[in-house]
Amino acid sequence: VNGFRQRFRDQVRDEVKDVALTQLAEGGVEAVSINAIARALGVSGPSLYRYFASRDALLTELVVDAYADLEAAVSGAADLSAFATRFRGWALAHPARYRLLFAAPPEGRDEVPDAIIDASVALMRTLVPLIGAAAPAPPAALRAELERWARCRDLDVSPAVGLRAVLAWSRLHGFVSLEIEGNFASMGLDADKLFAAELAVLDA
Amino acid sequence: VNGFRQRFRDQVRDEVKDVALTQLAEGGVEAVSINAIARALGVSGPSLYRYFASRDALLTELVVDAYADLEAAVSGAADLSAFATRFRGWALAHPARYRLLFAAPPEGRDEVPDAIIDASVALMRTLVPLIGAAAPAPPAALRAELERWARCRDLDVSPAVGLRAVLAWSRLHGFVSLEIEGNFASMGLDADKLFAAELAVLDA
DNA sequence: TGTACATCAGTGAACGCGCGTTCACTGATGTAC
DNA sequence: TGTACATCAGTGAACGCGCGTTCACTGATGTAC
Repeated sequence: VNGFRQRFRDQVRDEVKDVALTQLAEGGVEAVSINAIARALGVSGPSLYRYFASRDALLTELVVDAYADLEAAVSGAADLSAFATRFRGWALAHPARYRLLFAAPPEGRDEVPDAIIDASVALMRTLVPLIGAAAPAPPAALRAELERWARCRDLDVSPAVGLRAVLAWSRLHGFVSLEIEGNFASMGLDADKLFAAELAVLDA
Repeated sequence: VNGFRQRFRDQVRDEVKDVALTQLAEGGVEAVSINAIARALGVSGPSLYRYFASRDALLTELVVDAYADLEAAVSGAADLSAFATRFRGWALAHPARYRLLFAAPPEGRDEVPDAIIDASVALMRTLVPLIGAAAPAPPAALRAELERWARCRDLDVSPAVGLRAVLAWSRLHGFVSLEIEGNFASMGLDADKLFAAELAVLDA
C-alpha cells in the first residue's frame, strides 16, 4: 500500500501542531513560529513547508481544530447550564486557544476561511436546542435578520430562540473572557461563585 | 522659566503617542514599534528613548490613557443604559484600544502596574451607582469577597449591588467584544438591534 | 551684557536577535517492470 | 528477484526584513555669574 508515506505525513503534521499548541499556550499567537517549531523537532526550518503551505495555513488549522475540540467538549450537554459549564471549562483549560477563537480572528487576514465559519456554526447548532422556547418575538427588522441567518446556516430555530441563543452566547463569552484574562482574580473574587450567579440568569 | 524644555518634551511625547495610536489602530499591539514611530516622525530610532524608557513603558501609557478616555466617555451617564451605550460607543470608535484594555493585559508582563489598576477601578466607580439597589444577597462566601473588594477599592457598595455591577460589566464586555471582532456582522445581524435587546436585560 | 558652563535632544553605528520564505540540491524510500 | 526510475523528505545557503536597545558622540539650548 502507498498509505505508508501518507501515514507518516499525518504523524509529522500532528507533531508540528502539538509543538505549535505549546508555543501558543506559552506565548500567544505571535509566539507560533515555523522556525522555532522546526528547531523543537530537531529539523531545519524550511522542511516544514513540506507539511504546511505557510504559517498562516498552520494557524488556520489550529483554529479549526480548536473549534472542533470546543464543540466536542460542549456537545451532549443536556441543558444551557451544562453547556455553559462545559464551555467555560474548555476555555479555562485552553485559554490561549480560546483567545485564538474569539479574541483575535482578524489577525491580518481579510477573508474568513470557510472551514472556520463551518466550525463556528457547529457550535451554534449545539447551543440552539438548549434554549427555552418561550420568549417575546423580536422586533420585525431583527426578526427578519434572524430568520435569514437561521435559513443560511440551516438552523431549525425561531427568531425568538435565535435571539436568546445569541445573547446567551454573548454573556457567556463576556464572563469567560474576563475570567481568562484574570480580571476577577485581580478583584479578589472567586470566579466559580460568580459563575454560579451568572448561570442563574444566563437565559434571560 | 525653565518650563520651555518641559513643554517641548510633553509635546513630543504626545506626538509619539499619537503615532503609536495610529499603529495600534491599524495593526494591533504588535504593530506598535519604536523604530517605526521614529521613522514616521522623521527622527532616528534611539532618540525616542529620551522620552520613553522602553517600548513597554510606552504601551503602559497607552493603556492608562485609554482607561482615562473610556472613563471620560462613560462618566456622567445617568443610568445603566446610558453607561452601556457610551461604553459600547467608545469601544466601537476605538476597537484596538478596547482590545488593549480587555483582551490582552498580560502581554508578557507579570505584574500589573498600579496606574492600570487605579484606572480600572475608576471605571467601576462610575458603574456602581447606576445599579438598581434591590437584589437578593449573594451567598455568604461570595458576599465576604465582595465586601473585601469594596473595602479595598474604597467603593461604597453593598455586596448585592457589587455582584450585579460585576455581572453587568461582564455581559456588556461580552457583547462589545463579540461585536468589535465582527461576530454579529458575520452572522448578518444588526448589532444595534441586538444591543437594544440586550440592554433590556443587562441588569438582571 | 557677555562669557563659561551644564544640560540634554538627537545622531549613527553597532549588537544580537528573530522571522517567513525561496531555491537548488542530496539522498533515501517506495514503485513498476 | 533484481534493477531502473519516480517520488519526495529534508538540507543549507541565501534574501530581505524588522525589531529593541546601548553607546559614544555632536551640537544646540538654556543657565549662572
